[in-house]
Amino acid sequence: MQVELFDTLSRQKKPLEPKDNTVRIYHCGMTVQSRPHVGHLRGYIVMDALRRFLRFKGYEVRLVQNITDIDDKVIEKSRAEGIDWRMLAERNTGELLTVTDALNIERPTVMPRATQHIEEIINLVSQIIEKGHAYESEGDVYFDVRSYPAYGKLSGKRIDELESGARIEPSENKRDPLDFAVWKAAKPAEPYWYSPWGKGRPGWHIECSAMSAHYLGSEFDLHAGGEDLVFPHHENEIAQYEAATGKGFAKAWMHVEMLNLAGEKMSKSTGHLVLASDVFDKYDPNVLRMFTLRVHYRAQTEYTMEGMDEAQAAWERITTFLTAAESLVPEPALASEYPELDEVLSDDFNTPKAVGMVFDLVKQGNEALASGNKDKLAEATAKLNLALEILGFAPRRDRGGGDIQTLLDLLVSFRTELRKAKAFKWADKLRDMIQAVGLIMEDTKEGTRIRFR
RNA sequence: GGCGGCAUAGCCAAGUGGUAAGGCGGCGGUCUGCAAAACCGCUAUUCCUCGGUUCGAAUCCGGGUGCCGCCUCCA
Repeated sequence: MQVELFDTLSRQKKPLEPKDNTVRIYHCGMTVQSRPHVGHLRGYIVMDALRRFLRFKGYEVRLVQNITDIDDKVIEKSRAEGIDWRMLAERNTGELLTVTDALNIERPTVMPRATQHIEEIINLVSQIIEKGHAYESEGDVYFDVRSYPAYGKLSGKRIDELESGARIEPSENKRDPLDFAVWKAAKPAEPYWYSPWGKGRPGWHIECSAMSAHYLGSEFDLHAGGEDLVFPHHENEIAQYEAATGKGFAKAWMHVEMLNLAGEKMSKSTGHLVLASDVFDKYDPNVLRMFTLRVHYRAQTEYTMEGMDEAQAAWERITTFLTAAESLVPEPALASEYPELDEVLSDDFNTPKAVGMVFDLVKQGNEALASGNKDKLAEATAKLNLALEILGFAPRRDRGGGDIQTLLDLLVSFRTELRKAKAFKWADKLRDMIQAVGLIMEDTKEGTRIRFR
């Protein structure tokens, strides 16, 4: 099954056709000026699932995910806190990795930092100047937007229409208000690197052009990021790379829609957001993955407590089934193929449909469980395990190890004794106490069992 | 002002020409000491609205209304 994704540039679904067996992907990561929020996580979860799916399809995936660790805001915020800008960047990077690790998001193949690629950035800036598409001015270097006719091809904007927009930042050093900085002269006490244009730092946008080219070359397969990056960030990335080299940049563009809060996009600048770390105080990481993947990546959606609670209930339906299935089929099998799932994910990565199929499997599994059909149960479980693996869910398989298991068994037999003795008051008291620490005790035909929430 | 997207049950959400997936919630039933879980049944004759195309439209076209995003740092 040929994988197709909606490409922002051509505005249609486009087959993914890597030149060899490796799919080269650049995913715009964070500018580590502040702590990660759940909006960031949406993109990371989608990309993680896509990567797993592509690997299932037999591809190698080279995923480059940048950390932009120097820019105006990084400097500004570190000053506000009175700490070194590198400390701020490191702290936020660390937190990002902590939350993505917790979410079972695989680390990218490379996670390049802007500050470690200054040489590549300077070379790219030099090339743009040589080609006559950028100019130096008082130590700044600006991209000359009007010199590059294709400018606007990704976002569908036209220069003259942008010009009439009222919110363009003017600068004395720019020839045209639309021009953007590819290199910025350092003001006193700002961090800097030596360059042909004096002490300075990269402009925002250039690091992504330079690092993607460095790790993936020209015409790599997919460039991904949040919808809000289409303009100007990705538009500028294309302009810089193509103007400098004359070669094509990314072959296809994938944009993940915004996660809104109270009807509005989450935003760092206004503080209108939910921190990633706050989610894990209340929810299992799989719940956020469920919440994310049950909506198509190109649809805006709303982050709400109700939505998360629903996702939690949905996730529990899966884990409850898995726990119950284990009692009959202890060895969790893994299907090797699942064409129907392949089909829906190949069609613009329709994870909501895939999630629907997961629940169909749970249904089939539960039916098999109710009727005692072991073969049917084994088949449903094997497919379910494959689907969960592809989507990146990580149900807890361990029961807490030997000592804990012994203790749990003890509690189960204690309740069994109490019920046998018709001491229901005490049996129920025990169940309530267990539940208070997050374990569910259930009486089934096969006896009492304990499951984790 | 310019560009783009979306409107499907109480809620979330698939479906892009052939007669409405799935989840949550709710109601009834089975099972149970009671629960929980699970299973069975029910829960949108209809897809914002008005026109049009078609044998046939939630799906295509046009007009309205409403919401969101981008045009400024943002995933």
